[in-house]
Amino acid sequence: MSAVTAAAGGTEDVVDLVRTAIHQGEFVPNQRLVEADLSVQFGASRAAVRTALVQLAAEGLVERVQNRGARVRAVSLDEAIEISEVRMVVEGLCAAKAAERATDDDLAVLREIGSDMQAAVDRGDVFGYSELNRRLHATVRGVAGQKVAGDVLERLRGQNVRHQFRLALLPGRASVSLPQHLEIVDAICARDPRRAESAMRAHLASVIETLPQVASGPGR
Amino acid sequence: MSAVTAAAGGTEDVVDLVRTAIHQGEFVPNQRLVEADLSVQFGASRAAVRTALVQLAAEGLVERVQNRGARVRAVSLDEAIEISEVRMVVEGLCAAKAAERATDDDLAVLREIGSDMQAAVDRGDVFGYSELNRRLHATVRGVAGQKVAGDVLERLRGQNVRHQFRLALLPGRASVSLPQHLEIVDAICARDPRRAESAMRAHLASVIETLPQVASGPGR
DNA sequence: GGCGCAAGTATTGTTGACAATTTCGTCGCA
DNA sequence: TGCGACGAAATTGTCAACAATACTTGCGCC
Repeated sequence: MSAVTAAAGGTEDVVDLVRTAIHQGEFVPNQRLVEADLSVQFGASRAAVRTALVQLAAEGLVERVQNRGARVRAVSLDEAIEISEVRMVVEGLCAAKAAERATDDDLAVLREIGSDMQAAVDRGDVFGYSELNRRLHATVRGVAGQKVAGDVLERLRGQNVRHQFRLALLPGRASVSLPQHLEIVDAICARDPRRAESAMRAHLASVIETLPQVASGPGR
Repeated sequence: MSAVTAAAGGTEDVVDLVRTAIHQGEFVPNQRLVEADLSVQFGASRAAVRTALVQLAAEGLVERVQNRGARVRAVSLDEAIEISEVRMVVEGLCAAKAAERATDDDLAVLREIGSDMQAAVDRGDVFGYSELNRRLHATVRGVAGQKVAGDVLERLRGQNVRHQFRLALLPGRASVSLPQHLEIVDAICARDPRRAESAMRAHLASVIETLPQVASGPGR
């Protein structure tokens, strides 16, 4: 019962509340999302909750079946792999575009993230590294300036956040991914689109290979 | 008043009706979609229409702003290019997977589509070629067996259908794309993932190059 | 004890009315 | 004539009640 019980009448707020609740594990996969319960929990009308659920279903975060209500969608290992495969090629595209379009300021930001990552690994800061990882990918997406690709990736990331999080906790994971991340930064700084794309794809291919280990690993 | 005025109470039906209305040009870009109007036109309750609009907004087909209603989303040329760039890499992924997983029956289907395309070009059947084009891409997606990639592509295709359609009408377009399509079929039949991916990407790169011509071309 | 069956409960789907907001036209005034 | 305030119309957002559907529990029967 440590739930976020803040009152939020607006329908748009409910979407955010439910989304973050799912992302933070407050709502676990396959958990039923009863409209009436959510409406009292969030202090919103049932109609607002209902609208929010429709929207989240379209986002792929919840599943809705006729007359049977909504539940948190569970993504299987196979689906997590498929998601990462799509991410691989789309982030590859973004990396290539980023290498083409990056300004000198962009490159400075990327280099700083790279050295911060190195530092985080050196001092064994798993959580800090995970956050930097998120920021690196987000920065590449931003520099690429591809709105459509960004939307697709954001959507996919939302569905996959649980697997992503567990991946970061895997012991020794950082020492594997750090050189890959640095290679991505280097390639973009060299303004070499093809090298940037293949570096990003190699990195995500490595993620995909590691996913099966995480399925039966920590956090479950 | 040639509008689709069929009565459809269910909320799920309304989504389909509005979607096809947009795809077929019944509703043009930037046209306002007033809830009350749609509810009488489709014989559904306003709530059903409202729900449908929320869902279509999540699909990216309509735009909704607070207290200002919904309108058909217009995709600019720049955005159409971005969409096609994402399609390029994701369909490339599907082509590679299809080359890996295709059964002999799958290959027979692909070869038949290829020869039908050749025949359609030979007799100057633009519309038939366009339909075969759609079927080829759909078949590749199906053979790849990538549900996530398929969903992403379906979503993107929905937003782009207008540009796609005008592209097909461009004179001489078929003679450019036919050999590209045949190369895709060949590569998959040779079960060569990398060749299939690069063939698909080359094809869509060609589409992207042609898009600017279509923006000020026929149909407008 | 297991299995169909029926009543009761829980939950979603739908409807209509009302409130809040935006948009558009009109009037007065400089 | 131009411009800003004001008010009416149009439209969306919200709510509570009702109807329809799925789930559960308890009972009789084999």
